Amino acid sequence: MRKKVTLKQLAQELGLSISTISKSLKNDPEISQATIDRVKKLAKEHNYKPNALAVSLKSSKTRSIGVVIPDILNNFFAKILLGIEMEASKNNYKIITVITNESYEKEVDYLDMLSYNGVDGFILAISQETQSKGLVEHFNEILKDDIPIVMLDRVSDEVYCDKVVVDDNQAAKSAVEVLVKQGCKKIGVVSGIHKLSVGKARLQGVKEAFEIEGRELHYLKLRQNSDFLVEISNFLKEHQFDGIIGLDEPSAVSAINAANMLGLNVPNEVSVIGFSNGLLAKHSYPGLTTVSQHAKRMGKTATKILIDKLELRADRYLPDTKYITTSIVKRGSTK
Amino acid sequence: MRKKVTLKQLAQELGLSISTISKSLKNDPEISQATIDRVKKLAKEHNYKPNALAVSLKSSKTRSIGVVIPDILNNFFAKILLGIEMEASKNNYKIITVITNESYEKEVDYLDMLSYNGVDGFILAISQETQSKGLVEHFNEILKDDIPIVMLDRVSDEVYCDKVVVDDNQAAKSAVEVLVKQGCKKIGVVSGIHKLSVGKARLQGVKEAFEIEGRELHYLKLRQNSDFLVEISNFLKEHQFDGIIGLDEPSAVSAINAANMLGLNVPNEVSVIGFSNGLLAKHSYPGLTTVSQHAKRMGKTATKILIDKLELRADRYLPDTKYITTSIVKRGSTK
DNA sequence: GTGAAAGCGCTAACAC
DNA sequence: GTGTTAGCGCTTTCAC
Repeated sequence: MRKKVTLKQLAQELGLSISTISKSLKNDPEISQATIDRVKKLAKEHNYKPNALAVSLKSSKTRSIGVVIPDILNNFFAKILLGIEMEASKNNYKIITVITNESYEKEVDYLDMLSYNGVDGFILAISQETQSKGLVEHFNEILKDDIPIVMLDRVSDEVYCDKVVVDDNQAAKSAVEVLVKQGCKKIGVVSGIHKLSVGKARLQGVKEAFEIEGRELHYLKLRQNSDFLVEISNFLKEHQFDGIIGLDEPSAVSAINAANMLGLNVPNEVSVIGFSNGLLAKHSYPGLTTVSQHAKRMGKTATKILIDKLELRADRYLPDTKYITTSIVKRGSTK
Repeated sequence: MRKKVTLKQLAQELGLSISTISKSLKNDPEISQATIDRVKKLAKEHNYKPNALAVSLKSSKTRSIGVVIPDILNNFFAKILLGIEMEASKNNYKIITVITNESYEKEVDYLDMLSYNGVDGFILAISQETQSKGLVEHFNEILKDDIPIVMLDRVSDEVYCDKVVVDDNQAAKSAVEVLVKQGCKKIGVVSGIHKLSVGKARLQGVKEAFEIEGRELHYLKLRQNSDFLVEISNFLKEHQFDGIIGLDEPSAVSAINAANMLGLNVPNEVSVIGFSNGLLAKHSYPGLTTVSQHAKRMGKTATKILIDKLELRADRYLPDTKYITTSIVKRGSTK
């Protein structure tokens, strides 16, 4: 660590006591203005900064937030992290980032490690494995110790904490609407995230929208290691869709590519809409019309909520779930 | 922070002194085995974990690494971060991540903040602004305070520290070779990263390879906010290339898309090769043949080097620059 | 074999 | 107004 000037040294140089220095730097009215000025001048000269470790040990506050991300290669989570980092640093908080790689075990270990390493609170998105197993005890342990958690995107009803989520059901309905409005007769649904809560919510939204219109659901689950392009092109050939909804970004982009491969014009013969406004959506050809979830804003919002709680500005309020509204970003994959 | 069992409490329960407890947990030979066993048993029962803050204050070591990333939405850096996180957590280090968003000012602020907040060392990639201004004083300040730095990918010759880089010059030459081998007669070069050290090194590599073969260089700089698709398709139409090298992932993928847009078959009429094996390369149509830089491995390597230094395993060694070898990932954009 | 005491750098209650 | 002291939880030297 950086060798620092301490209160002790300042005290010695000025022939004052440590506590006088400490108080002066805090503008304590007990101290004379003259002394305060002298102390501050010297402190500035020496570029004095309090030792964060000592302050933390004393106060049991570290001004650091544990951020638990399932998959940083996912652009959505990268954006969320960016939002978190921006808001945290604005408020002078550090973030300690861990990546669970969708593993339950790592999630448990990391939560334990960070909670014992003194983060003031957590912002987290539940890992895929944890979600499919439905385990939540490790979260509740943390909450029991009075360490606040804000859950992001992938949440659990069985944990009583603040949450920031997308209204995926609603978002899915608006995606259906886009395709319906341009006159699609037969719409196929593809998903690479059928195991995730968000994947289920989106599918549910599509189903509900389809039921109202009396449409039949054609649904293709893409397994992790399968060849999306092949699977989707078979699906397309079999059903002759004129519209495809991809419940995640990779599957939607793969749908565009599959159509290209089959020589089908997008959007004239097949329209495609997806979720997440990431790199893939921007760089597909044609560009993907997509439901933007405003990931950066989600990260910022979660951070704001957590910091409010930490600084006791919101202590008395009950846990709340904040819905981030989505918006449609139009690109070339729809008319 | 989590309310923890302390040595004091264990001492009280067992009627021993704090120092005896502390020594017992460290298997100090001064302590009788019987006592050690009793202490350890109780510690386990109470799930005792030492207070990291107190240990750090005492030892001036925090077991944390400051990670400074210019742009987390760039898949390359996300992969690097993943590698860093994996290696750090394996060695029981935490990482504190900050994102400079390519800004010099943020970089300076963050370095200062983290160095005063007690990170043991830094892993960083220089921001674009810092690189184009050529400023390095803030790095040297840190080094002067004996805080080690490992620079990743975007490095500076004027800073005397360990570095992990790709041999971009060599990588560019092998990219050229791929196109030459498949018989491309006229190759165009496009770049969205002409301001970065890596962009320059790649361009230099291409130039050198072209000179040897007596080829003429056709080079298109893409500005940040320009429409890549339009620019590249004009470039293609004007010069009738049968091969394109994109010096970064987005520009290479845009080249594929531009060719598609012009109705040119990739790879039969135009072959395309790029750099970075990220999401875009995988999900373009056809898939992008690319120079993989093994970003994850770069992150791991940098972390290993730093931790070795921190644990004094390598103290006497001089700063070293490690070159990570690249490899070509073949996909559909070349024959 | 065990314990007392000092000290890491800071804060805050309490003297003087 | 300024200083003394205790204490956050730990490690480590030195007594006993």
